[in-house]
Amino acid sequence: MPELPEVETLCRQLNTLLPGQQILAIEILDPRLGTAAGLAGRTIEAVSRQGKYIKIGAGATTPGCKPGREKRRRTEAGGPLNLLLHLRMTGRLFWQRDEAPLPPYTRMIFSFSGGRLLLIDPRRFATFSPGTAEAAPAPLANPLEEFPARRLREIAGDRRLPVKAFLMDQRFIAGIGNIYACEILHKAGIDPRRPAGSLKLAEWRKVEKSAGVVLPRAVACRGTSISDWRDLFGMSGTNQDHLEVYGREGEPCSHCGAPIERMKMSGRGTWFCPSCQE
DNA sequence: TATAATGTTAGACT
DNA sequence: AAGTCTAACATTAT
Repeated sequence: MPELPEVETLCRQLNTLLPGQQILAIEILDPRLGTAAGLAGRTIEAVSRQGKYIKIGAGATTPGCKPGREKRRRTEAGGPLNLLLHLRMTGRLFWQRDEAPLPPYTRMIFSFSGGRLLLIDPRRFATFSPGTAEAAPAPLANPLEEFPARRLREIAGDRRLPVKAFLMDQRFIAGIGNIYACEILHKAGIDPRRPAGSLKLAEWRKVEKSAGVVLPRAVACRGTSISDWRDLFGMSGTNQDHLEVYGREGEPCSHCGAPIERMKMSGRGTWFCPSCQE
């Protein structure tokens, strides 16, 4: 469900609520998510996004730790932690101000003094790992800020991997998923089956430019709500109004009028215009 | 009832 | 070696 724009939306919203708040309790309702030992009592510092991961920085457990001892504490149990959360396909975060009934599929509850944060996840693919680790770094770590054509060409090298699979490969580029890969390539006029290494610099520039429109607009729209995506406050995003190919098989291409086609590529639905994506 | 779903990974195969 | 495909994870919606 969530790709970069959806995760970015959640992080921005979490940052308006959580920093400075102490975790009063954590309840894990789905044992696949692991254990919450040693998390209660910590204070949230900042929330950030790494690709599709949400990183919640949680301070050391012991209040009143003397300044000179900070360095040691960092390496001890009880030192600062990153709570790394990945929502995978159907994970959602939902902020509840009061103790209203839990929505179906609630898998984890973080309680704060002003409300509680719920992880809702029907398919139970979401992962939660508190620790000192960071998400695996990618050469293009944040396409929202930095997505230059030259770097894309360098990283693509002479790979024969289809350009769509390349854009979605988290080892190269962090955050792009199926919807936005389809949309970026359509706007750039590039066939998703093209080997990544076959794109010329001018074509990578089109990809850069398209991503520069598609991704920030999706963030501004608070994501794409085609089925169940909702933001932290339960609101739908509006980016579905801007989709030009994803899920639009048979509808006319916004650019040339030819009917949009759907095919399967590396196991994923792939929508494109057979006439103007070359 | 069969299929597909906004993600990732492992393993088998080419 | 690099890329493709399938299955797996668990569940819902059409």
